[in-house]
Amino acid sequence: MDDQVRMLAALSGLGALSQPDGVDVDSVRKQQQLGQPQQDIGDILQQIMAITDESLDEAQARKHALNCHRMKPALFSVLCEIKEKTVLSIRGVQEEDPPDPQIMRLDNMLLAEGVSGPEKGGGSAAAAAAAAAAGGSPNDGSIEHSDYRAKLAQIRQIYHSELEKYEQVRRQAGLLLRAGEIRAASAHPPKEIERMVGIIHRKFSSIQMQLKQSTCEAVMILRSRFLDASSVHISTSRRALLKFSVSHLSTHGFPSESHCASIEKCAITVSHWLPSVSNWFGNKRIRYKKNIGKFQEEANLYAVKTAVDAASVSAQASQANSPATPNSGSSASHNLNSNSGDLYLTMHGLNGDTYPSSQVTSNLQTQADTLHRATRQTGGYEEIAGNPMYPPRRIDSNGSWQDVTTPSSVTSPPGGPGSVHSDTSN
DNA sequence: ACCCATGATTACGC
DNA sequence: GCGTAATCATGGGT
Repeated sequence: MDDQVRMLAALSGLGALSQPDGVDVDSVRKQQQLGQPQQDIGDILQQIMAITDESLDEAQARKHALNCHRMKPALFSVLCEIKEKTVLSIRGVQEEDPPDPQIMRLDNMLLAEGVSGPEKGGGSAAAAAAAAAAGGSPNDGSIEHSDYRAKLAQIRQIYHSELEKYEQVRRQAGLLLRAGEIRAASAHPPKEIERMVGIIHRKFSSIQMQLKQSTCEAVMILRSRFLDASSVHISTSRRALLKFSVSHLSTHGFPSESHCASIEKCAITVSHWLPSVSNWFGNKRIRYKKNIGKFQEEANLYAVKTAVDAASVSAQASQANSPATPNSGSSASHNLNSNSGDLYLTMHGLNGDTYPSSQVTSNLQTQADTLHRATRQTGGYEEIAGNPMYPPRRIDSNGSWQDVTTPSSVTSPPGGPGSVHSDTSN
């Protein structure tokens, strides 16, 4: 309804001529209430409607005439705004892209560890197991337990904080993109716009994955520090070796190059170290795979629960919002108009680019670094934290390091969702 | 005694 | 030769 009023205002030249981006809706209403004829507007609308029935040549001529009309800029502005709203509502549905499998795995793991979703006993149970396995006095155990919980809570807090920042920037970028797409539609070819939007979406996905992967690594390293004593029936020397191995664990279920170098510095030959550790890594990968279905199920249950909760909340919200006052829309609409104007300026301030790629993504890029810095405080993380994108590596027959294609089972950090089982927890 | 976690071994496919 | 899957052996917990 307000859109129609605003269009009338724009077409009548009220406000639109004096305020190209703002329409005085109240003046229009007053005009309508006073019964002032809108003959000029009616003519233009008739012409627009008639164009569809005319031949191409006739339509072209008519289009040229309309383009030269004094009200064309105002009309175009209002149409853009209407289209923007339409795109927003359509996008809201269409943007439900199928989830990335790797992000799903990371989500499952974060859920299993109690980092995402509701705070659960996973970490506490792990800490209790660690305390028990440490074989220390009950007092020692409780200290380790609380320490573990504190650090896990710290990771959890950082993760949610960074995730919130990410979502905030993503929402902002989404608005910028939509507004930019509409306003740039006349200046850029559609394919070019599509390509740029795709680049930005990929960038966001990458940053999101980096954030989640870093959090997973932090949790796994934390757990390794508290659970390594639970390894049973292995010799003390081998346990020490494995402890050393785990504390320098690289991502993807493979040891890192620096890990190998560090071990050699300790005068432990690779040939001595490799059998145990390769078995260890091998078992981790296999048992993680075996357990992934279980955690998928758990994650699905949680997803259903979350969806139900969200639905109930949204139902309540819509009930609360339904008796909106007639005028509330016009003021909101006006605000939107001025905001989109600001956004437009923001976008064009970025190297003349219509899209906020450099600014937004560079801000986001710092989030993973923030997490890295914070997780280092949990200890034992510095060897791998800065390299979430480490390619999986293995030692070839010559003892040199090779990049390998990430196995499907180890695209998540070692431990993965299977980490609830102690096999993948240390 | 049973269960569970985990390292090690073996067979198999690529 | 390497990774994976199945299986065995072992030891701690209940």
